[in-house]
Amino acid sequence: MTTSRRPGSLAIDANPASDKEFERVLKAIASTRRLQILEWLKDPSSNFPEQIHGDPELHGACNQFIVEKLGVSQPAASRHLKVLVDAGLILATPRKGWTYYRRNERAIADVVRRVASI
Amino acid sequence: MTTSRRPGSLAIDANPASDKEFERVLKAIASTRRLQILEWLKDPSSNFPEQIHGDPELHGACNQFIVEKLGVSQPAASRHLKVLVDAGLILATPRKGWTYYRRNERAIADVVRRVASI
DNA sequence: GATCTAGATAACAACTTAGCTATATGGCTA
DNA sequence: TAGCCATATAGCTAAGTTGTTATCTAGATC
Repeated sequence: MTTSRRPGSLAIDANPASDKEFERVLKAIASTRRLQILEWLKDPSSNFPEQIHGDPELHGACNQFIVEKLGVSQPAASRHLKVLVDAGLILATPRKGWTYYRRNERAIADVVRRVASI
Repeated sequence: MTTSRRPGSLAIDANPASDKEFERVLKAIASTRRLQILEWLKDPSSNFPEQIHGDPELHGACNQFIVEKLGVSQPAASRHLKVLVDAGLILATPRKGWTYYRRNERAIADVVRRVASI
C-alpha cells in the first residue's frame, strides 16, 4: 500500500496490516472448494465416514476423507486445508498419524462481523 | 465441479451456479484496493473533491477521483471498478462524459447475509 | 466537422493460484 | 529397527490477477 495517508483517512486506511490480514481471510473463503470444506466441517459425523480414532465432533474430519469428497489429489486438498489453517479459519489436530480438522468458529465469526461492515 | 452429487448433499452443493457467483463476489471484495473503493463510496462527498456535474450523494464519485485516491494508473483503477460492477457490488452511471459509481447496497447486503452462513 | 477529454480496451510482464506427479517426512506398529 | 501409511512439500504447468504503457471510443464542446 503506497497511497498517501491523510489524517482524516477512513477505517480501511487505519491499519494496513489488519487490512492485509482481512484480505487474506477473504481470499481463503473466495473458493468453492474451500467453502465446501467449511460447510462439511459444520457436521463432520454426517459428512464423513466413521473414524477409528478421534471423535469427529471434537476433532473434525481427517484429510483423507476431505480428499475423497473434494475429488482432487491428496496434495491439492492438503493445500486447500493449509490455506484455511493459515487464515485461521480451521484448526488442525494431529493424532495417531492422522490430522483432524475442525472449524474455528471464533475466527469465522470475526470474519462475518467484519464483512458486515464493508 | 466434478464431484458426485448425492441427494442428501448440502447447501453448498445445491446450486453450483449460485456458488460460483458467490465465489466471484468474494473474490471481488478480497482486495484491499477494492475494499478501499467500497469504503470511500460510503460517503462520496467527504472522500472526493467537488464535482461540477452530478450529485455525489446521488450518483457517487467518478473514475478520475478514484484513480487519484488509489494511486494507480487509470486503467488499473478502471479494471478494479469493472470487477466490482461485474460482481454487482457497485453501479455505474455515465453522465456528461464522466462515469459515476455508487454502492449497490442491496447486493452488498446479500453478500453480508450469505457470508453470515458460511 | 474537428478537437478534446474521460474512460475502456489491448497487449505485455511479473506474480499468484490451483491442479498434477513424485518424493520427503514423521509418527504408528510390528 | 524396519516398514507402513497419512500427510506435507517440491517441482512443474496452465490459468488467472494486477500492474504498466499505448491506443481506441464516444460524448461534449467549440
